Amino acid sequence: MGKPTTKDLARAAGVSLATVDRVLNARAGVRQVTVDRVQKTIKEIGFVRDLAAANLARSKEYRLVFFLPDHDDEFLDLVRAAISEANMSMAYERISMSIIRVPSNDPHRIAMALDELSPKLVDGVAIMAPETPQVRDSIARLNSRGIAVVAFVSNQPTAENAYYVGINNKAAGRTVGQLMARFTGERQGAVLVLTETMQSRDSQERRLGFDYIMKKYAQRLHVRPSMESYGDPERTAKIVRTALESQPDVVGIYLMSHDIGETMQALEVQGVQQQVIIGHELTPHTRACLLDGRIDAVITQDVGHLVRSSIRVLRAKVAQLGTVASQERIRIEIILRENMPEIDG
Amino acid sequence: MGKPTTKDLARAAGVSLATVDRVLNARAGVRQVTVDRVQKTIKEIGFVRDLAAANLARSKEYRLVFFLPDHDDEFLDLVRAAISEANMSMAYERISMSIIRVPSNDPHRIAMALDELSPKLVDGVAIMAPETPQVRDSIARLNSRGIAVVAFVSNQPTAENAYYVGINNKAAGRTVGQLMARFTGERQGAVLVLTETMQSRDSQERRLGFDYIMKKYAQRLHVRPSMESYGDPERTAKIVRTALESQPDVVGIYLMSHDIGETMQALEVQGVQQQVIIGHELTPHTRACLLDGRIDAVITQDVGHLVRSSIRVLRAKVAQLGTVASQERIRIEIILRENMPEIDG
DNA sequence: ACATTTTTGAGGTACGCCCCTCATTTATTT
DNA sequence: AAATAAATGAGGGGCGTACCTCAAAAATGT
Repeated sequence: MGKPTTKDLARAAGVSLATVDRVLNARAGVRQVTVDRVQKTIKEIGFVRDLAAANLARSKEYRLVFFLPDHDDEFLDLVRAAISEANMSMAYERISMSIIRVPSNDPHRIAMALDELSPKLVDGVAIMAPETPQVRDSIARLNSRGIAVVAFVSNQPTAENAYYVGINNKAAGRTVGQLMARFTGERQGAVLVLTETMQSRDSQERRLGFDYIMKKYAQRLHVRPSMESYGDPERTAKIVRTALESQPDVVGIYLMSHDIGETMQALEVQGVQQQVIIGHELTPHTRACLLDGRIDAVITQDVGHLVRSSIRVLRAKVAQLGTVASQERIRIEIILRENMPEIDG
Repeated sequence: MGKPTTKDLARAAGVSLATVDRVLNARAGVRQVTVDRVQKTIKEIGFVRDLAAANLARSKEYRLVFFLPDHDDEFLDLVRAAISEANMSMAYERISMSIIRVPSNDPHRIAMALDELSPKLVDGVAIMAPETPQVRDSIARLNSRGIAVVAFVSNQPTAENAYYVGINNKAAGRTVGQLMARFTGERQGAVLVLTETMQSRDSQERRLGFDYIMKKYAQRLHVRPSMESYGDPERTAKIVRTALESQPDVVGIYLMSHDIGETMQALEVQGVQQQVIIGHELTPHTRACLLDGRIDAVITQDVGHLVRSSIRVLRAKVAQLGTVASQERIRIEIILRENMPEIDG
């Protein structure tokens, strides 16, 4: 015979179906003794409630929301694509998701938008936003309203109950460091670090990890202070030009941002050749760069996995289930030309 | 209102529930015209059959079997662990799996064991076995008996309808090649390739990819013919000793098998130091080697992902559903000390 | 136009669970 | 011991689908 059902449970525990139901759904009106007895029986006979049937019965839907920055870059394009793909493929699991876009550098508006979410319309939120006190407080309020929260790509280490779905950025920085150390062989010279802004915790952690490894394994290289582009193409072009002109001995370049398109363009204008270039995120652009050798390696996180993992974790939180830790761990992937996954349809 | 149900479908198509049911479950007794009309309506109103409710109604269970080689190595340990983990976490999805172990180098017995599988007891099989005519024919018979099949880790390129869950081994070999080329810097000398057997297609493909890249990027290195250990510790020790003694200029070693424990031990006895060593599969042993620097890089495939992906593909085949291509693509992962994922519970 | 076959409709039961109502039993209080 | 409150049982309807039976309607052949 198959898995035990509520009926089996009731019989085994010597109570009625109604009582089993009360216990399973934590409804009032059951003596503690009885509750304990049922719980004990649950363990004894190995009863597992059939989530699918339960969801069907209560015609439950998991309504999830992704909070994403409102600017456009290739990484966010991938995220959005992954979300809409997941939306298709998880429809039959009664999970639907929508996207809300908020200005990434206005913590106040992010917080306001989060505060507007009602538990009547939303069961869980995945938040990709810089870590600020306002956002942290909003997350606390979401929790107290009973809305599940995960931090998406950008960690919110000070926010409680916000499970982080993303890579360990310090380890990512260390990984880039190790590759840089290896790929530059025995060469000596300078290493440039370019990023959009060092304000974000992610960048700081990547830099930290990178420096740690460079100091440990590649003292022959001089790592320059991070140069910030602030997402401004002109500024990018200028700082890249200045840096390369004033330092003829650059042997490696670390592009730290999610979107490295502009910076790569500025570098190409300057005609980089020998330098080892390592960037983040596998996008159409970095793919092309890897293929023709303009970039040597890309450190990335599987965007589809990020999205699906967020969804699974949120669903588990809402349904008060457990998750498979190993499945939810986001890997720091090293992509070379040789192990680059094909594009999918 | 929510998703359309069969009732909505029936109304929209102007037929009865019974007819909708016949069409949905491909039962006979419906005119082609009517079938087409219903199908068209399905698309128009975006009807998606509720898999959970369907499974509930037919109290369907997906009984899957993993066919694994019966020898013991760390890689198979991981596979078995992943299967039992999946067994726990997918119970509520009505999926259960068991393991059948067969002698890996007896194609006849493998084929016999496969032929014994009855569609009454098994819905799908994941097969990890060397590619032989016997196995290929058995797979064909499985298909005709209506049992879904995937090739697990070892590809079965000549077997039709056996979706391959695993990495592209040629690309894996190329990746190792690229890393070997990079990590050896400008050094010159020999590169050893050690494997259990070159009989298997996987090994051949890895070697092919490896050679391709070495020829292209590292002509300074001389890649030696593959040395086969046949899983024999004594033989392993002997060939390793001979190789290292007769060639003092070895700068790199590629360990090609799934389980590299013995070979590593033999190498350590010889006291390797400067060589770049690259192996396959992230196991407790290779983890330790990466950590203390005995190995420089590991090329691996996420075992949990392999197992879950096989399960999803088999389930989709059985239920005649589609899969999300990007989710099922197994990545060739490059693991260095810095991006090594933590062990999970 | 008739008989025959094929298609279609109507309706019921089941799957495992949720959620509600009402009667009955058991414990608690006075 | 009686009155009140709390706990439990019994039962029904529903979620969206599968699968079965039987009757009615439509298409087919002669």
